[in-house]
Amino acid sequence: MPTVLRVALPLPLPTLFDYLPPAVGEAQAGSRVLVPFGRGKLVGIVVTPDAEAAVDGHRLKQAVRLLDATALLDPELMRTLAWAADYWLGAPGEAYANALPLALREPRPLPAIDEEYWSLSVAGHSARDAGSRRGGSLALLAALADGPLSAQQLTARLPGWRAAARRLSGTGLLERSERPPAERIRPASLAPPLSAEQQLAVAAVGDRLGTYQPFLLDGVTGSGKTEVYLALIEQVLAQGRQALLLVPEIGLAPQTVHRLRERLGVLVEVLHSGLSEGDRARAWLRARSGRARVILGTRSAVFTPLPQAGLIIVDEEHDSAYKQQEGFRYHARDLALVRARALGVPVLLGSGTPSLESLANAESGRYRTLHLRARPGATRPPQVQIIDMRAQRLEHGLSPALLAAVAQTLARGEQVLVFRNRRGYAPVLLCHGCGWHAECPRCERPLTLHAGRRQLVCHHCDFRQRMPAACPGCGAGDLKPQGQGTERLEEALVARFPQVPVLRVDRETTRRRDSFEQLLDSLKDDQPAILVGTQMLAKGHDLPNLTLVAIVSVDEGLHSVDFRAGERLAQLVVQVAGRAGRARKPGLVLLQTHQPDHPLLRGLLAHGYAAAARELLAERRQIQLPPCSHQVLLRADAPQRAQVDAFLASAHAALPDGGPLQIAGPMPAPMPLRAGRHRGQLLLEAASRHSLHGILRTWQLQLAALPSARRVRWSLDVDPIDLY
DNA sequence: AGCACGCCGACT
DNA sequence: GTCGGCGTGCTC
Repeated sequence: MPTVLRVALPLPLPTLFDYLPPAVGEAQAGSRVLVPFGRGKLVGIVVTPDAEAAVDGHRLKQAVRLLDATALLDPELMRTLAWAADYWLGAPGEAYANALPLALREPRPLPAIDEEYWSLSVAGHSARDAGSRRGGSLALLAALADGPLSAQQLTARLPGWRAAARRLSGTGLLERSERPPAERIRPASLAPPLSAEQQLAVAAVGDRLGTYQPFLLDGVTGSGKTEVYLALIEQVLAQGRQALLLVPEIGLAPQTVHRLRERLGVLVEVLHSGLSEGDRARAWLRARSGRARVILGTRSAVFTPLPQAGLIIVDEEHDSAYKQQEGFRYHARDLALVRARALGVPVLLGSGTPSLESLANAESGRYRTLHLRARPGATRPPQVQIIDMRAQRLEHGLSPALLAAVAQTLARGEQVLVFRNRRGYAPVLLCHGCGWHAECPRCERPLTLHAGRRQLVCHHCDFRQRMPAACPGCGAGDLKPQGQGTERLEEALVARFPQVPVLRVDRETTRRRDSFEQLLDSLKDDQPAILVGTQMLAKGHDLPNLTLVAIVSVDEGLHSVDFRAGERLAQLVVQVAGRAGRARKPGLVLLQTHQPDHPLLRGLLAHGYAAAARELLAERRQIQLPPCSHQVLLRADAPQRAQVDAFLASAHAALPDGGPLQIAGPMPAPMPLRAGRHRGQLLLEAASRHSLHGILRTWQLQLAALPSARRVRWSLDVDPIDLY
């Protein structure tokens, strides 16, 4: 048997592929290699450089070309990726594909990682003085008149400068150069003195630098978590090591990047989906070279190489954005822990509302908990009150007590946030005459009325139709919007408080990437105003003059069939409440509900998140739900219900009888029809992760071989975070 | 996934 | 008589 390269290819297949070594070069584990595949060519990652061929010699093809003389992925990443593919039942090639920026999966040499600089040539200076150019060329010449600028700086100043640069460099007026960015800039701001709790946290983690130890940093918004991160990153940098900081979404990044750069004075690399592929690849490579000292990024940044790792931080660790919901379904927080262990560094999970998973680990002693209770900038935590909506005369869903509180707050010259997790005008359009309501033909769910556009929109599949003038059921014209979305609340609040600006923040009003920032900037002047919006408002900007947060309804979170709804509601309430009363003014949070005596709400109000979460965790333990058990969800959808049923029945039959497995289903998904496809699922549960994992790979292969599998789309979700 | 091969319905 | 539908199988 010949010695071959065993290669992972970017395909959703469970197998690796063997190739004869290329004519030139010595492949290593972690090198990229260009190989023939079918009728085309693919870039793969060498997993084993000297494997014994597993297929007949005549089927082997020779690799076209070795792309890396030295491994692009170091042994730690290789091991971690193999582990991740195994744990989340991903195809090995897909795990590698997720780890590498797209530009590095092309059969091209690695891009230079030095920053790109542009400057005027002598001719360029003359041209600038002569003033003969116009438009983009003129602007670019002017921008460079005072000295060279990096591509990054140019993009910030002159979006679309590249076209002009191409023109001008073609005629020799501009020169491109590459030089490494300045190593260390002088920090522009100094660390504020730390509180006693912050010092304790920094000391606890600092003591463990150089060893694996998970920490849960439990602190609400405004408790000074970021200062703890900064102090620890400083220590790590002083040791000549790198720090990786994960944030759930990039919206939170700009302020954080700014703060990191100001304070640390080192190259802070940002990695997120908004970056161009070229920039992404360069940032990734700068981390790999060790030049990038601090890497800040979203979910996929957890795959950044860290040759000199010192610390990994996962901010807002409870956030579900860390779980990839398509393709390779990994969880970045969990992967951060695996990497920290492999790298022998501490990992710090920060949150004011930790996930029950992390709390369970803290209780069992796997994590060490650090508390930040004080809110340094605020006098006291916001006061939370329940408004009983029962038997109240509601004005577009707003109770008299809520409206009175809004009026008082505005009268004091302060700002109000009205939170409602529903876009549009109303979630249902109902005929008062005959009971007809507008429904999505492809999802069989109510259509949301968007009054501004006079449209009915399905929020599940984006089906749209014009708002009917008369009831399609009975022909009469008594169509009544039921319930409230942000659009309706905006209208109601504008009518009620015409003297103050009402700003709506949701996906509709913030289509443009920067308009959210602009909107919030306009509130910085502290004038009285009302903000109406969805989840987008739950985190982010500091609005010092915002003192009232009104949550229009928490009832959905109390009724939901999803066992995590309570946890999510508690997290949401605390996060949104964190928007109220920074600076010196006390905050007030109002929760409207029809269930004022619900134990979760009562517990949350009386004893806070930690106690409510303990309660929820005890419930989970009692009924053996995650994190006190482990789940794997098989999802399937197809154009016909029968196809789904047939597949799930065969899938069920392929499982071993008895044993440690609990099987729920086959059953319809919580949304049995979506975008015209019928959906069903089979839920596997087990007390121990081990007993569950043992059978999964075999089962997965059996599923792929089922004839009925060809007629459905199916996927396995290990540790699903919602049952949709 | 992407692609080729292969066997049955309405069309130039 | 063909063009093309997607079911089936394979990719080192």
